[in-house]
Amino acid sequence: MTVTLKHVAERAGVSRSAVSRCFTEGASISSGTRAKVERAAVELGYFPNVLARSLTTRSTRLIGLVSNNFHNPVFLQIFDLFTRRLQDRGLRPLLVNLSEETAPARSVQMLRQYSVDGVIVASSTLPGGFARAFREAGMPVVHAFGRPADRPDVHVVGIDNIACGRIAAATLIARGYGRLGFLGGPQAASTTQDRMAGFLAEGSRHPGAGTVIRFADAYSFDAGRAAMQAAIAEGCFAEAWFCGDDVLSLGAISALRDAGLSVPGDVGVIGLNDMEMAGWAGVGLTTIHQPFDEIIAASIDLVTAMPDDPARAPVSRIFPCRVVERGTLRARC
Amino acid sequence: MTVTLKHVAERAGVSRSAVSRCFTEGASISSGTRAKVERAAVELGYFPNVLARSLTTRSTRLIGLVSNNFHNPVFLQIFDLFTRRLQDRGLRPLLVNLSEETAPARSVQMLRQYSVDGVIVASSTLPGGFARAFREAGMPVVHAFGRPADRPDVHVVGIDNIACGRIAAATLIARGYGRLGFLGGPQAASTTQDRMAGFLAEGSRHPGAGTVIRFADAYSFDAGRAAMQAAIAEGCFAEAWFCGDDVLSLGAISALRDAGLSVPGDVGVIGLNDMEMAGWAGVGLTTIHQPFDEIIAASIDLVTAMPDDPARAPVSRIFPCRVVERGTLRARC
DNA sequence: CGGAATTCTGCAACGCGTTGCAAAACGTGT
DNA sequence: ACACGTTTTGCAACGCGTTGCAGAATTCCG
Repeated sequence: MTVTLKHVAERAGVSRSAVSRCFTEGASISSGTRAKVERAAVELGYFPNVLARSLTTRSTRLIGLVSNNFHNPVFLQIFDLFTRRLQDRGLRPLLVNLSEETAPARSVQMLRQYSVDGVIVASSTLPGGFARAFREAGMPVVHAFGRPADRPDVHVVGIDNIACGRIAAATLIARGYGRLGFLGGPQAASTTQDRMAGFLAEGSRHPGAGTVIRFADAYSFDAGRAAMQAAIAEGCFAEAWFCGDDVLSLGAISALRDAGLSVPGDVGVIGLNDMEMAGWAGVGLTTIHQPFDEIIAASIDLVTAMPDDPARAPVSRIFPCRVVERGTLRARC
Repeated sequence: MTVTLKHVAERAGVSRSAVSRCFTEGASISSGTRAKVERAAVELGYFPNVLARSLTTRSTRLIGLVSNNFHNPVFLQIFDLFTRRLQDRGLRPLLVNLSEETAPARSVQMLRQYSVDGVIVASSTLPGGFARAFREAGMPVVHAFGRPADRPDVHVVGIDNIACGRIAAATLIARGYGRLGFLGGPQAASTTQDRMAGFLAEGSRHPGAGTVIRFADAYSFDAGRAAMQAAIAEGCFAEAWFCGDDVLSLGAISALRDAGLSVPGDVGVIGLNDMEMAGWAGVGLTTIHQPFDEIIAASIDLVTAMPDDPARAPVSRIFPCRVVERGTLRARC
């Protein structure tokens, strides 16, 4: 049935060790036996079983990719990049969907059972405790899109959300908007808190700029729309809104337009992420670009480097964001 | 470091076999030793290593989830459902991104190395040869969203694309549209061919209905938009279009509106898939709903059942689709 | 060519669990 | 207490590969 080391060894007339060495990088083997083994291997269609190998090498090349964001289109881009970059390095993503999970225990246990080489938690809404739980179970872990800190519990890769809030406010103020609005995602998420803090801090530096604050229940179109509808119904008004995410922005814009307001004519909107859809013709969302490619590459770098230096203190790697102008803010005045 | 069977056995004062049996369903073990073992196990935080176990049981509970659609938002929904349904059954998705791959060899080899219990190819644009390659390598495989056939090479789960084409044409004709347009995805894809065939067949049953045909390079917004722009530029006109996918429809609509045409005022559009975004306020795409949940459940059923009956001939499981009315066709006349 | 240095090779043990089998323990009926 | 049937248990071998070690085969050098 399955062809193993032994079959190849017999066919090639060498010992099992010889065959094994033929397939391990940098092992000592003569070109003669190597040729014999390789011929037998291709004739039999043999390839070593990674899982059996992992028993002794203690490396499965499996990486747990853990997320709970399966409704925000930007995560399709993120999964695309993660899977490709991991594949490029010969690593395999074991996808874990935490959508309905409130405690880390089960996923920790499961990833331990599969002895993954590392875990990447890719989410801005999972509480920090999830990533920490993996670390406590002894797995290399990095939290991508997590909350940076001076002394983080685990490696964090992402953006400076406070700075993003500031950039958003500064951009709106530079456009001459007076009354500013912040429409955050779930209030408990650290990203929401930080973006708001930066936004308010920058706003308060400009005496003319008042600020209103709203939250959506989730990073989703419907939540953004509902939140903005509620704001309108309650007479809560701003000349321009910073929404904590692109898909939230689209929901908000839909509510604004339904209320007879023009974007950007009557109200400005700036998002965050710069997902693919933001650039679609007819969408044209002005937003803050998050450098996904770098964040993802850095996450993989960190998680793969961890076994080499287990004592290393967790670090935060922060990448700068930039505004990308499209059509939902009025022109600079 | 890692706690193994042996540690638990020593602590509980029993043999390794006893511990093993304690963790395998339906093995013969007395309640007394079970209690001892369980206590020792929780004290040590022990859980059996699935990978080591798989060596003898020949089951990893790993399922290869293979796709090349990381740019069509509907696939985020699909991945969400797949990962959840697999998890519900204690299976683990090993995600394989085939975006840049033109030959199946590498992925076949890789999934063999990880001895996955089965493979689900989730794509409507991968040629059938990919799924076949997995079968030839001896892996249980099902092609989700593939092309059904009377005697398929591998299990196929999906929809009847010819019927969908017919439904689309019938719907448009019932609305009184005369000149019909078909905007397909990549011309080589079987889905494109079949949807077109059904569409044309139904159209030809109604003498009044002429048909024009166009193809987009990919199932993407930009491709749909570009194809429709080209159609307009060349004076290729239809009163209503059936687009082979929702995201293609959105691109097409964007081109139509840019050209000063109102949808549905001047031109009707019907899509296919019924992705989440189709229902967004302001999008309101009339489309043909594909029952993803059932397709995915059936795919998993089939792939997990295969080892029990390896001789079973491949089957096609086809689920019916239905039109969901929103706002991109004029009212029934 | 002899001997030392180097490169290869096979043996055997190991990584972590599972499982067939025979012996041990237990239970029952008389 | 004995014979008999039914659990339960441990031993040892196995699944598939890797690796330390010691000896065999080469190579190198004077």
